[in-house]
Formats: sequence, C-alpha cells, structure tokens
Amino acid sequence: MEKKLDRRVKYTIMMLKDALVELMQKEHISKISVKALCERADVNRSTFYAHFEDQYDLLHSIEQEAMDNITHYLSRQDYTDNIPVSFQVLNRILVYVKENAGLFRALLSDNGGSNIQKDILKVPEIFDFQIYNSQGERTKEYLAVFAITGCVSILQKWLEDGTPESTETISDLVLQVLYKGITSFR
Amino acid sequence: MEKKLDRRVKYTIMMLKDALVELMQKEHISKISVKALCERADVNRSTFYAHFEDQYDLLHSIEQEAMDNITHYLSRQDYTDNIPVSFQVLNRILVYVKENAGLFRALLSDNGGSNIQKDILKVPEIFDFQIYNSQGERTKEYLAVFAITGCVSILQKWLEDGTPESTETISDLVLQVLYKGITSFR
DNA sequence: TTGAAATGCTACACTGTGTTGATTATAATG
DNA sequence: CATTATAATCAACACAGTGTAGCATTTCAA
Repeated sequence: MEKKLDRRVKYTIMMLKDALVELMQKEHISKISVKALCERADVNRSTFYAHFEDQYDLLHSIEQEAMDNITHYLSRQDYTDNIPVSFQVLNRILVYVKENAGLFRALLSDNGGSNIQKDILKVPEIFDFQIYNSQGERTKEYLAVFAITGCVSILQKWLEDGTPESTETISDLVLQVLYKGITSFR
Repeated sequence: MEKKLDRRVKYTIMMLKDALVELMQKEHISKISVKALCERADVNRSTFYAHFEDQYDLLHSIEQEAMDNITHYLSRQDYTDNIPVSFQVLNRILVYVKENAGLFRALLSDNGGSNIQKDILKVPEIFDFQIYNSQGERTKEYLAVFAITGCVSILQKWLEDGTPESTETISDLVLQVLYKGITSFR
C-alpha cells in the first residue's frame, strides 16, 4: 500500500479515475486516448504520466481498488454452508455492485478488457471449489471458469439494463442456474 | 455476398487475415497497428485501406467468415431433441473449432474483443431457448447469456491449453454443467 | 494483346505519444 | 506566517502511426 497524504495527488487521481469510468460507459478502453482522458479530467497530460503509464495502468488501478473493496466487504462472513458461493455472500456483493453501478458497468462491460474476471476468480472467499476434490484438476478448472464467466455475464446484462431487478432476484437466479443448470427452469 | 474473382484480391485478403490471426495470438487487437499488420502480411498499407477501414474491420470480416462456416456446417442437422443444444450439434462445432484452433484461439481470446460471442448468441440453430416459454422474457435472456458465455469460456480455456481433451469430452462436460449445474459434479 | 483493375511507391498533413526542463501553485511543516 | 518541499502546469520536442492522394508498376481477365 502506498501512502498518498497529499490532497493534490488524491484529487488528481480521483479526477482521472472518474473521467475514465465516464468515458468507458460509451467507448472501449483502447479507443480512449490519454489526451482525451486528461481533457475530460481537466488534468495536464504530464501529470497523468507522473502517476500512470497509460490508460490500462489507470484501469488496473481502478480494478484493484474495486476488488479490495469487495474482499474487505466480505471479510466478516461465515463459511457454514458447504457450497462454492452462498446466497448471503453473493447478495452482499450484488448490493455493493448496485451501489456502484456505473463503476462496475465500466469494469465488467466489453469496454473493459475483462481482466477483472480473472481477479474475481482468484478470490477464495467468493468461489470455493475445494469441495469438488473428487473431480480431476482440469475439470475443476473448467467448472471454475464456467461459473465465474456465466455469473459475470448475468451481472453485465443486469448492469447494462439499469439493474431493474432486485439483488435478491438476481442472486436466486444465479444460484439456481449455477447449481441446478438451465433445465431447472423448464 | 460480394464476388471476388480476382486472384490478387483473394490473395491479399488471405495474407492480411492470416497475419492478423497470427498477431492476435500474442497481443490485443488494439495494440496491432495497421502498419505492423501490413508488414507482417507483406502488403502495402495503401492496399489495406483499399479493402478495410482498420484492424477492427478486418477482424469483423474474419469473424463473419467463421460464423458463416459454422452455420453452413450446421445447415443439415435434425432437430429431434427437445433441448437447447444437442451433443451432436455441439460436438460438430467443436470438431470444426479444433480443426481451426489458431483462428478461434484468436477470435475467442481476450485479444479479440468478444464481439463474436454475441454473434453466436444470435444463431438459432445452436441455442434454442424457445422451449423455455414458461419463463419470463428477461429470465430467458439471462439464461441465454449465461449459457453462451459459460460455454465459450470453456472453449477459450480448452483452446489456450492446446485442446488436450477430445471434442467428445468437452461436449459432455459442457452439456452436463449447462443442464445439470456444477453441483452435479460432486 | 490490350484495357482495366489491383498493387506498390512516395509524400503529405494530422494526431497522439512519451519525455524534458522551466515555471507556477499549493500543501505540509515549524 | 514564512519557509520549504513537491505537485501540477506549460511549452516544446522528436517520434510513430494514421489516413489520403497522385502516380507508377504489375497483374489479371477477356
């Protein structure tokens, strides 16, 4: 962790992050130039390069911050259930996501680059696949990527459409399709 | 459909497509300059602009061609089973994908931009969700994106790792996790 | 063989990049 | 408040990729 006591630095970085999230609502990260980003944030381009290498570096910083918030958000939970992800945990995440819909709409959309999906996969507090020890290692890996991308895609659509359903509705939907499969909806 | 009888045009476009697929094995489409692409393809930059607007235009053309091949590949199938996607259909796709592993590794990887996933979603021959008419429209949409992205992510991993498993193994895995959920693997 | 079309070649203005050094503005400290 | 440290701004720079244009050259199809 870095110490950023200086108000100027915090303000600059905040402006840059907000600007990137805004721009990423409409266009892909690769199409966002450092120049346009700085103009939107009203920050000098030299200042940008003093803090980040490029847009992707800034985006990664935003993703990191979001992931830290989520993990911290989940730090005090109980692991009583013997399932990869519980309703309680999932719904708590969704509440946080919905509260920061703009941010996650940018991070999870096609405009992001989908790096964050792999980060989510690595958070053991969310998905616990150790209970599938009877399966081979590769099968577990396949199940993991299937589960996380499937869930994230539902969140993507949910966010793109303006989170019309409640977090509980989405949580139930995700858990049912994940555990029981799509045929359980017949 | 356009007619491209001239050998020169076909050769040029083939070289460009091959070059882009090659470059996309290692770097994101946004990082591939038209200049580098043309150098790799040994095609003049002016010639490139005579056919395509930019890298993305060329990529879209490649995706289109691949989708056309898949749909044509599936044109003569029987719809006897009452399920969204049958083993027969899925396995036939996987055979085609495995035969063109390099191409689909590029198209389906993070280096692509994941446009093709939405194209796949629109092919009614692959996923038939009409049998879920008892469900609400939004639920069906959620199930569809969940199914397609989950399946594609498995294919991505399969391709990245060099398609070590047989097409039948992957087909079985996909259908089981899709229909019965991950808990069926306990 | 010949006309048509595709490709190659060169040059051009334009834009964004990443860096540098000097200057201004502002935060932190005693 | 005054001093010091440092962050942000500004102007300028070389560099690279873009998209376009005109003209020369090569290749194809008839």
